[in-house]
Amino acid sequence: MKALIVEDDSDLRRQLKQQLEQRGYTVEESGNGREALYLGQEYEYDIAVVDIGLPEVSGLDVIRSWRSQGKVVPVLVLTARGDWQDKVAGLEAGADDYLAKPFHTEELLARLNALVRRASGHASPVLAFGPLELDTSARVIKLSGEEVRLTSYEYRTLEYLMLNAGKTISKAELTEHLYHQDYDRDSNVLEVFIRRLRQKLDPDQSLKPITTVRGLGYRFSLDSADQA
Amino acid sequence: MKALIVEDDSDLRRQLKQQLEQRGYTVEESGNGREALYLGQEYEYDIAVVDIGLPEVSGLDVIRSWRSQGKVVPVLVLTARGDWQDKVAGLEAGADDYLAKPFHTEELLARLNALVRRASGHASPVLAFGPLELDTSARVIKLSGEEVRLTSYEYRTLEYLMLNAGKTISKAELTEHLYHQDYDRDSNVLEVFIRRLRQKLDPDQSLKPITTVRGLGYRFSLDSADQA
DNA sequence: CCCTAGCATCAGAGCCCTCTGAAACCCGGG
DNA sequence: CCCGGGTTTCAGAGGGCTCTGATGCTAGGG
Repeated sequence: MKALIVEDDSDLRRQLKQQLEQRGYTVEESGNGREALYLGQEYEYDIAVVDIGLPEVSGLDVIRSWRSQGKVVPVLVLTARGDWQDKVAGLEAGADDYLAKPFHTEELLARLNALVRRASGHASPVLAFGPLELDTSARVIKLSGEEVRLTSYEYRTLEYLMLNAGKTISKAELTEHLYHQDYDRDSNVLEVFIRRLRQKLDPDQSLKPITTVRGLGYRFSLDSADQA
Repeated sequence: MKALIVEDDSDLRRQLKQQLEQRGYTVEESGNGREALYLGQEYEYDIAVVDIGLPEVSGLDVIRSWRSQGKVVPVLVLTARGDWQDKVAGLEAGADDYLAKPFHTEELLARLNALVRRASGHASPVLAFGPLELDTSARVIKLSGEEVRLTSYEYRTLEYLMLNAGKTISKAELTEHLYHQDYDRDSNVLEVFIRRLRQKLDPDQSLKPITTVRGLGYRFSLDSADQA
């Protein structure tokens, strides 16, 4: 999952970045509205956190501009104080949720997760495919009830595939969503992670949850249906 | 399906090419308007992606020129930033759709697919001919509800035939749309693929979905009508 | 009835994509 | 400073896909 943080207070920004990264997001940050505008136009994020009170170009302008360009990235606005009007303005500008500015990181994370889930069309935080369960809020995978220990990238790869279960996802799309924009394309990291996932998720080669579609990419699918 | 990408930013161009190829298109690319003009005149594409902001001959000129020569290839224009006027200009020049330039690759792909479908006169991404179903968005063929596993070229061949169901397609036209322009013509690859398709689609020789029209080419047809 | 052009079929060669295991690297913690 | 888990690279193996060329078949014209 790729997140963009737009916040002029550099301390808070760094702190958020760190928190989100610990949480498994790939984070890019910006301290001013002008740059944020550009970034949102140029790159694709799964979630954006935007402070309303930015110098120069305000957060509202940033969101409005994105929206007017058809950008559908879920946006959570941070409002200074518990300012009632800012919240409304933010939502009207096209934000999806808001949080008043002294906040608990936990709550921010919970809301971000909810937004990401909603954007991918899944209401419930838990996706179950047969014996495989994905809990996006807990960032946990279970196989027949047993937790499977995955590393950060293993998890992200699987999460993206599961959120798009049934669809064939090209390797280009996967890397684009897992890594920063400047990632070296000709590498086979992905294949390595796919291999690890297959090993961990399906030790006896019976489920075959991840199918290779030669020349196109990978597809997550299991017989039983998505119960989200 | 054959696509032409006209874009002067070589990074973006390469990236698009890669993405489209992974999606199963045969891609040719050009970095300038003059060459694009020529290519569009000389060859037949199923879809063209044209950046408006080209040096020398602009994207608008390219499109206008194609149109004045009666070329009906579906064109999607890329406009820099959310530039309202460029969009209108593009459409007036004869483009069929537009996308503001920082865009989501997935959205571009979705739109291209829609254009290609529309151009072939089909509204829905799923074409059904009796027990045979073609889902162009998922790139999947089903026979009586069962997925038929096709390789990349098998699929492309069948897709082109099905999108032109009822029409007799010459072998020249088929190779032209499936392969790059410099493809060696005297080969019997096509016949080999037709053979494999007939095997896979019609194991008991009862449907006969692909007819040979001696001296002319092949035709996809089934008794029941197109339900798209 | 034969002859020829066009098409069908087949098996194998070659290539490209993917997989795999091991080793190197990197970074944070002890 | 070393250690260890995580990530990435590398190189070779493996296997599937595509293409070729030979050969057999069929339709249609003379």
